[in-house]
Amino acid sequence: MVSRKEVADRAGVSSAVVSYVLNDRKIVKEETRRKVLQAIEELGYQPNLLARSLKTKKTKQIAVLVNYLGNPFEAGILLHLEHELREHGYFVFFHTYRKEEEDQLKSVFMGRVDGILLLGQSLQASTVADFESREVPVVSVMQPGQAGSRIAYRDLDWEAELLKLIRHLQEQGHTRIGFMSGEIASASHYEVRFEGFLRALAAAGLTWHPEDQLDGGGRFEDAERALGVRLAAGKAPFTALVGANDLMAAGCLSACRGAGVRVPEELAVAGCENILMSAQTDPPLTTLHYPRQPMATEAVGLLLAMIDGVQADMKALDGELIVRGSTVRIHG
Amino acid sequence: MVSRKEVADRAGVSSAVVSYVLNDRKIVKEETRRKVLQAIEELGYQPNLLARSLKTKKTKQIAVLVNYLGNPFEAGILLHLEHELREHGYFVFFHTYRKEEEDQLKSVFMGRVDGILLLGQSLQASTVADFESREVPVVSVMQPGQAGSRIAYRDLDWEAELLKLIRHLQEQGHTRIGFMSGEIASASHYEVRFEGFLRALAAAGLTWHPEDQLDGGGRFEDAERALGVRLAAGKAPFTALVGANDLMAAGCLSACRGAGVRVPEELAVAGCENILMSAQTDPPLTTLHYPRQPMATEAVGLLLAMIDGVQADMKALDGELIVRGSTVRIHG
DNA sequence: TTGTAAGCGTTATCAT
DNA sequence: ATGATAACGCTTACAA
Repeated sequence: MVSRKEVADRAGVSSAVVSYVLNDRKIVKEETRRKVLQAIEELGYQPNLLARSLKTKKTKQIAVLVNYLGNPFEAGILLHLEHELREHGYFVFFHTYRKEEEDQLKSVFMGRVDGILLLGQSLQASTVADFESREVPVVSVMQPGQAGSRIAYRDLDWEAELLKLIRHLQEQGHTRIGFMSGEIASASHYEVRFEGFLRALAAAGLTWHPEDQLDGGGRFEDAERALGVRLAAGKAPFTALVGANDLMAAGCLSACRGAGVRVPEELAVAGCENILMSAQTDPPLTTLHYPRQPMATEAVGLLLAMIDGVQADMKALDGELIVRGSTVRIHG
Repeated sequence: MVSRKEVADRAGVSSAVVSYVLNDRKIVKEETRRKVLQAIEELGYQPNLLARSLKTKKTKQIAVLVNYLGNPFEAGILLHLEHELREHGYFVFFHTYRKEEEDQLKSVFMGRVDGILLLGQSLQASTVADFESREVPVVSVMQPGQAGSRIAYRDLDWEAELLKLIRHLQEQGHTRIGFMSGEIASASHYEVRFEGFLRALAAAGLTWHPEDQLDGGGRFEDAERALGVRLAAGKAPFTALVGANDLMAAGCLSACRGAGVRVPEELAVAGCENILMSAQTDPPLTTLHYPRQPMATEAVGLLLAMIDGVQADMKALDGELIVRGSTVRIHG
């Protein structure tokens, strides 16, 4: 690999001058500057970013930890995160990991990134503390579950949003509503939605029956299976079911179809997020729209502020209820 | 940041010994080994990977360049790529970029990765040549279009696969079949599918009408709009339409619904890839299944071999035709 | 305006 | 079995 020294030799200057040129210091005489640039060109020289970062302690890299790339909702947020960060001169990369590999993260990211964005992942408090003690700020795009309660985040106010949905279901005559969350055991952002749901349910004056909670694992297939098992065992005790995300809600639709349960007549189904697929299902899915782009902008703004040493503050974004055929009978 | 030197001091040894311990050299006396490990523990020391890579010239990192994360098909492949690479001790990260930013890639990746995987991206020949001259092998998961013809890849044999689909459509009585590709102008992997389609069409004895090609931009929304415009302008001249991917085919279904065109009676629609959504659309989508996991395994194997200096070879994988309601009338 | 040289945190060679 | 020490490619005082 061609290094700074070779460029310097060819240009007939010292290696420092090459650095000056590369870092756009105005002090270099125009003529030498040209000589250096020409040498760089001729040799096809590329600065070694590892070496640079080692020296400057700045990588201009941000890691985005993703839970499940197969969820198109999260993929959509990624797009916006990346765009936003690029605008600020950062290089973004995505990474997924499993709980068991969490400790590897510390060693893998240490020194390699200026900050970390969490997307549907929740790190252990100790891991976050570790990063922060090493000046690597961590921001979560959605509120992590209990385990990650110390992490700065941006999210919707789920109680308020789900209340909109519950009110809508009430208007349709439903009084008993079930909820499908994802991976109940592992504190995830679905847990936050579930808790918001419980508070909203109480606010709407409805009672919660613990047996109305289903575990859809966050994914289409798991959700389909989970509801399928319930339906096979007899009629569901609830008349409406809310999925913590659209992917699971869509899985529920599929389960209903499989079990011969008519939607929305026998069971109303709704989701959260409003993914592309939701308008295409049969029937189309009623859902809470999650504003991806504003969310990404907010989260990135927060992270960059923290990199600059600013304290994190609180702020909730607004969602929107989108009513479709999975909760209301379409006439005609 | 706590460094090797501090660990050495606390353990009462030299920094070299710390390296020996960290790199699991058997030569260290058990007692000193323990002292060093304890010092590491107490100080919460993490090796600086930048420094290590700078010295060893190995990063154990692989970059995956992604075209469009919003496509669940590509997201699914990513999952498998990551799993596969992790098994081999590599750290994977994903990155997306636009054509205009291609030259930035060289500087950004140079020295930071041991290899590059392309997923639906096609780099300019010069960029690839540049990486390879610097010993950074590049492998594409799907065959890139013309522009990237020098890149090693793994893909389906599209002519063979699409012939299965065309035969199926012929059995349903279709003789004129349209094709929707994505971003015709920019040589992408969709171009490869289109060319395969043309060859398959000829092999099936059907004639191709250039006006039967649509540009669906690779995405659901663009596809919906493209076919929508056609249908608004009058009846399509073809009775069956094949999308270069399922996302576009699903967009076509939506366009048909919007235009009051019955599927499959008035227009049969089929896609490629078999994404999750395809079984959920109304009607469900006939498609060519793309085996993601075997694909990922193959591509990773090829890349790792090239990192080890082995020459790339050729090999095509097998897909599978999945017939659903968008091409055949379901009875009952 | 340019050159010298120290240092970033490692690994690896060579002594000891 | 362990310790000095020279790289790796870069930035940056400081000196010239």
